[in-house]
Amino acid sequence: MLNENAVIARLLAWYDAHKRDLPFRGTRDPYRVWVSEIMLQQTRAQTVIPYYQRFLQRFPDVQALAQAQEEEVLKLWEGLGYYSRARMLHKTAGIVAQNGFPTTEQGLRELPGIGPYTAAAIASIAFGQPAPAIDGNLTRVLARLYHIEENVRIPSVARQLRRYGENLMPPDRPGDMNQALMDLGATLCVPGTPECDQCPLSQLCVAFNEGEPETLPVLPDARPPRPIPMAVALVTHRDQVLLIQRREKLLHNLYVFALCEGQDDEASAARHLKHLGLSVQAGQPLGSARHVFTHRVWQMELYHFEADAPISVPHGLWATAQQLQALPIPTAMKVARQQALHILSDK
DNA sequence: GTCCAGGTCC
DNA sequence: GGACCTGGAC
Repeated sequence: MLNENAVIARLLAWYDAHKRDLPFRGTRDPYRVWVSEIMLQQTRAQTVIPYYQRFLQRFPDVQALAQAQEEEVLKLWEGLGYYSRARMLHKTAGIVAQNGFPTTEQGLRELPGIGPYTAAAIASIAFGQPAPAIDGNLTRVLARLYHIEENVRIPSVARQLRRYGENLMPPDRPGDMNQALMDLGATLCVPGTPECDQCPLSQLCVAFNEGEPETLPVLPDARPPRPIPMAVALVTHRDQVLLIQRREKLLHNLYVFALCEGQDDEASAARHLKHLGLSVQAGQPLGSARHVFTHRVWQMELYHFEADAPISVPHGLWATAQQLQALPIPTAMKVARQQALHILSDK
């Protein structure tokens, strides 16, 4: 079927000549590998680079991270998304600072925030274990290399993918092989139209030889996100604006403006603020914004309300412009935050 | 604007 | 199986 030894030899030679120069490459320090792999979950390498550099500068080792406040970790994560990654990274730092890093895939798998992919990535890169790190890139490359035409989410198919991956792990360079497969998936064996004419594996690739590598892998259809109307209230008093720290799972512990979920009109927003115990003047419309999550779309209408007094509200905080810059605030609030800074600067 | 990609937890 | 976020390509 597939000549594994030829794939390994060609791909490692290609990697040695063409590997991406990334700041988290060239280290086997398990802390650095761990931080980078958590950031790389669901996130492209180019996006991760500046976050990784700031994070390592502030938290150079696991002890530094373990001693931090969660809020500071979230602030450094601001804009990267999937904030439970940051919360679990911080939590897990406490465990690792006590016990040290597990050195096996199974041991790593027991830590919060480390799933099958990340356990294999750390085990192979930091500890030289022959574990294939099956992420989206590996899935695509393997599905094409082995011409897997079934839905790769079916458990039996996923297990087969893992076995194929294991067969491609050279005993001497498993970490490099994983990173070579990832780089191939990120640069040539891309979704859509792969650049097979430049690929070191095309001659060996079953999908290429069958003719339709661009149709693989077969993934289930994604569900469209559900639209949620939302009124966003920028409630100011003198040089401060009201922020609320979220207790919900979505954007947990991050700060947002007063949100009225389900309604986007001014009257609903005003009712919501009254319910919080606030006395406000009539709201001024500030335009709209949209933010897409995996499972929902916030369709936001923004309003400015002037409060008669800075009444304290549950989980609320009256923030100055300076605090607005210093607190962890999600990208969903980007437009609203700009508006808030503009309003506060006019005072 | 629209489409798409991308791991872990519960 | 659903919840969880954002940015890049087009």
